[in-house]
This record gives sequence, C-alpha cells and structure tokens, in this order.
Amino acid sequence: MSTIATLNDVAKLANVSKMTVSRVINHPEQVTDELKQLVFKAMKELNYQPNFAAKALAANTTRIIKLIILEKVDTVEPYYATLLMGVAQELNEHQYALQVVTQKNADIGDCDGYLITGARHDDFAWIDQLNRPTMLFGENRHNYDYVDSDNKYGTFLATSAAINDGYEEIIFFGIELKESFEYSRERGYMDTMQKDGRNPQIVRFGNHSSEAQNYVENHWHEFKPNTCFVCSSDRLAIGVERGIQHMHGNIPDEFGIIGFDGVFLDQIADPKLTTVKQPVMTMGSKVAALLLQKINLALPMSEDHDPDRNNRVEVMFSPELIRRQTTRNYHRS
Amino acid sequence: MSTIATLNDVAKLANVSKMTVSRVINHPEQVTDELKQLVFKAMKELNYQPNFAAKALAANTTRIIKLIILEKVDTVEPYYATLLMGVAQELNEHQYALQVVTQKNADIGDCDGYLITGARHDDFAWIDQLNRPTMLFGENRHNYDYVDSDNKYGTFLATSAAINDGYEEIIFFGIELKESFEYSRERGYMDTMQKDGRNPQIVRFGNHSSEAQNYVENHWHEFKPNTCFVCSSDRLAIGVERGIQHMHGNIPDEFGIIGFDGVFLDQIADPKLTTVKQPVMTMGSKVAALLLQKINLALPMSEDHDPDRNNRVEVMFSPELIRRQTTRNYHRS
DNA sequence: TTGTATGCGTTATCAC
DNA sequence: GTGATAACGCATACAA
Repeated sequence: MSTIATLNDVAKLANVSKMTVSRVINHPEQVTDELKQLVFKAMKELNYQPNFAAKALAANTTRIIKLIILEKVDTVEPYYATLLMGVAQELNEHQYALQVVTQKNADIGDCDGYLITGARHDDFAWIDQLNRPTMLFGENRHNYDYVDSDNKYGTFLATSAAINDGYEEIIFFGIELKESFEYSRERGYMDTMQKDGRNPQIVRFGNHSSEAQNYVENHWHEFKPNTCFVCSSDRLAIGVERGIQHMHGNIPDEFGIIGFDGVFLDQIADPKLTTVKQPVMTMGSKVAALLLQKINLALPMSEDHDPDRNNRVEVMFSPELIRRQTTRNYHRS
Repeated sequence: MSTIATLNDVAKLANVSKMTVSRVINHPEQVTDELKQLVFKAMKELNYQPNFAAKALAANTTRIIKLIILEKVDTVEPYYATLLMGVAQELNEHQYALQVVTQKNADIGDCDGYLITGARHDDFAWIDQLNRPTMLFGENRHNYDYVDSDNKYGTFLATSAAINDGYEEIIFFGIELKESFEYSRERGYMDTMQKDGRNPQIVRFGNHSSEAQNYVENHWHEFKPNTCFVCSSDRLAIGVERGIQHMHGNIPDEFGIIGFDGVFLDQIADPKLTTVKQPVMTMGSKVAALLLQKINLALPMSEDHDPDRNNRVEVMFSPELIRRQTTRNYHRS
C-alpha cells in the first residue's frame, strides 16, 4: 500500500475504534496505557501522518498563518529571508502552513492568525480591523504583542564598546523614522552617553548607505580623529565606512564604526563591520510560537475576545556585539 | 453575521442547490447564464471565499506546496527572499499554501508538489524518490523540469558588452562547481570570445568575494590595464572590485567588472556593479505556476505516472545587462 | 441543466 | 474508558 494511512487504518490495525486513536493523539490522559501502547505501535508501523485538511475542517480552522511583510518589495532584504526561515520552521513543527503575503492580497482567504512585520505607524488603522490573533515582529506603541530584539540594550552595547575602546567623540547615525525601534536605539545611545558624562550627538537619515556616505564626506572637516560612529543599521554603517574611505580616514584607528542588525550586510562590508547582531532566526521561531499559543488559547474559552487585554506580551531578545574590523580591539575569531 | 459564508449560504440566497454553486465555480459551462448571474450576485453579496481545507479534503489533496531550499542556512541570500516572494504570490492566487522547508524536515507531512532550489549533483538521489510532481529552480542535467535564467545568454551579454566597450583582455571568473548553470555561463563566455577570435581565460573560485579578491591582488602584475573581468556571480564581482581598489587600479577605465545575478549585492557594491540581472521574482512566479499546472494535469488522467516523460519543460528567462559604474559607457538611469 | 446522496479524515458529543 | 454518530465544507457520481 503506498496510500497514506488514516486514523481508520491505524484503528483497524490496533483493534480499536478510530476515536481511541484520535484520543491517543489529542487527549492521551483519557486512554489506558495498554491501548495507548497498541495505538502507538500501529501508528509507527503505518507511519501515520495526520491529515492537515481534515483536522482543519473538523476544527473549523484553517491551519494557515499569514505572514504579512509591510515593505516595498524592492526593499526585500536578507533580513526577512532569515526571519522567514525561523517562522517556517516553527510552523512546520506544528503542522501549520504559511502564506507569505503583501498587504494588497492580505484580505483574500481566511487564516487562523497573522504575523506582521515592518509595520509603520500608518499601518495600524488597517491592522486594527484584522479579526484574528495577531503578533507583530517589531516593537510598537499600539499595544500589540510583539517580539523584537532589545534595541535599547543593543545601542547600549555599541556605545559602551565605543567608550571602552577609547573613542573620544561618539556620534549616533539614526534612521529618520518616527518608529518605536528607532526611539529605543537612540535612547540606548543617549542614556549610555549621559551616564558617562558625554554629550550625545544624533544625525538622522533615510536608511540608505548613500545618505550616510554623503553626510560623512560633506561634513568631513567636522570629524576629529578618534571618533566612533554608532549606527542604527548596517546599511548606514556601510555608507559611513565608504565615506571615511573616500576621505582617506583610517579605520579603525582614527574612526570607528558600529552597525546594527548583523544580517549579511555586515559581512559583505570591507572591512567587515563590527555590529550589534540580532538573533533573527530565533526571533522568527519565537513570534510564530507565541502566535500559535495565542491561537490555541483563544479556542476553549470563548467568553468574548480579549479576556485579559492588560498583560501584553513583549518578548525582547538580547542582541550581541560582534567585534570585527571597524573598531579597535579587533579579535580574530 | 460575521460568520464566514459557505457554499450552502450562497445556495440559499440564490435559491439554488449548493451543487449549482459549486458548478458555477468549477464547471461554469454546465450552468445556464441566468443561474450563473444569480449565483455570482449571491457570492458577491456574501463575500464568499471557498474553504481551503474542505476543498483539499474533498479532492484528496493537501493544497500545500513545499519549497525546499537545499542550501546551508547561513548562506541564505537575498536571492532566495526574492524568489520566495514570487512563489508566494503565485501560490496565493491559486489558494495554495506554502511550506518552506529544509531537506531535513522535508519528509514530514504530505503535500501536493515540490519546488526545489539549490539542488546540487549529490541531492538528486534524494530528489528521485520524491513521489509528487516536482519542479526545480535552476537548470540541471538530471532531466528534471526547471525554470532558470538563460545563463549562456547572460554571459554572452556580458562578454559582448566587454568587447564593445573596448576592453582588450577579458577574463572569466567562474564558480568552482560542477553544476549545469556554471557550465552554461562558461560556455556563453567562451563561445562569444571565440566568435570574436579571442583567447578565453577562465579562473575558478569558491563563491566568496574574498577568494576573488585575493586572487586579483596576488596576480596583480599579470593583469594589463584595459582588462575586463566577467564574473559568474555578484559575489565574485565584489571581490574583484575590492582587489582592484586595494591595488589602486582604476575602475572602469583601466579595469572593467561585470557581475551576475543582480539581486541586492550589485547595488551594495561601490562603485555599483554592472551586472547581468535575472528576473528572479518573475521566475519564482513561473516555477510555481508550472508546478500547479503539472499538478492539475496529473489528476484527471491517472494512466500511470509520467505519461509523456519525453517533453521536458525547460523555461529560460532572458537576463538583462544592467550598465552601472564598473564598465565604460556608463549611462545614468 | 439541475438536484440528491455520499464520502473525504478528523473531532466533539453523547451513549454505553 | 471506549465506541458509535454526526458534523465540518466541498466535489463527485448518479438520478431526475
């Protein structure tokens, strides 16, 4: 038989009803150990795999999660590819299917829950009217549950490193965006600077390497040697690196650079960037896990939505400072 | 009613049986126009969306496509992110769900078909035992249907451009891999060189920028000014660019560089790479479309698998030469 | 051309 | 603790 085994096949082989088999899977505590063993044996023998669609149909469920990437398509970065791998892995383990979707197509077809990434302030009007459990990837000020890296801690790490490495001036290159993650990164920088009795300086750009590069070149006379640039993204950091190189500044002795993200770009740079690396893949698995948890919790107690809207889920992963070639004290690994 | 409309709801509203509604969807030619209009109206009014799971269950189908990425996870490139967007878009339009999977987990859970990318020679033993319709992304010598860009034409474009731009020496930097796409790219280069009465020169590396860079630096004395490097990937091209810059060669006047791929990396480079750009997203949609077509064809006539194994599907997309800053005749866009 | 009955694989409900 | 039955939404086969 090359046909796929069903609950019924297992039941016959184990000499029980298919309900018993179903229970062994979903409510094992209600079945005696003897029967359980028989069923397990039969399942193994037939290599039983539950039928995704039947499960979904019976449970009035889709077993589909939509991952909505709210970014222009041409911005698609390796960042999202990595995130996606994490999400996909977690969903597969729980027999959920994935739909990768842009906002435009997000409304066609039903699903059990939403995973949203790249949400900007203006998107929340739309997000608010979604009527399924939702998790965001990225901190936000709209009271949505989310997973992110600890952005403030990240720039604390970066700024502290710059201080410890003996850079005298430490300038923050931020992203010109009124978003929560950016505020947190700037705050991490500012607090660390102030605690050390230093004067914070922040400049902001669109998140493109060329803008940072132009700025460095145009303001070159203002930067004294022994300056470190703490950046809010690896993109900006690469621009800074280029600007310094074009102006024949020395990296890392005269000028230090620290990026943020640690996905792909940092390694493409030359010299390779010292950066604050986010565990993006792990974070992807985690948002997915939390969403599934939320979905399964929502099912049993249907006493109105949002039984306890107060305890918001905010999971922060600690980023890690990867020391490479754009700061002093560079350790070869 | 916030509950989701079913076939039955539509049927009631239109005063027909649910079978008529089903037919309007699947076999519209069997229904009279009057009824069709009624049904359409009811569907619109109720915003009817077919139930994915029920469809799958009734058809003995999963409506799940597995996308298998056979690459080390840390190699994940923007290339795959882009490809994925194309695949996802096409699948969504046809109400198929996606499972992104690594080879390790590829065997758990059923699916209707496989989309495989990054397949190397050694993977085919495993691929051969897959018992569902399969499409590869990337040309191959194992008789599998595939979509790819026209690799040979791509290096023809690159080499011709180098010739037209007046470079005297044209050297090919290839990837050290016994794979079909690499052979095709090398052939495109060689044929074009020979047709022009020139002497081809090929050097090969692992696909890492540092290897190309080291080679350029170590063999610097061998390269006369007015040489163009035609590369088999943007990664290699970036390495070449760096090598030339480290040796203080002039780009593009003394040395030209042409990359291959045109996803992300080419724009990160500085100066920006002239490259052979593949329409990766379009290609993603196309493999998906072909796979769905193959799946739907396989259903009706079940007269043994592979009714016509002879006509292999090989779809090649023409890549495009994007002129930027690493070759002469650079046009600003 | 249209409607009725049946089954896909699973789970919840209710008997036993 | 275990089994029979109905139901989830749709599509196929058959009847009208």
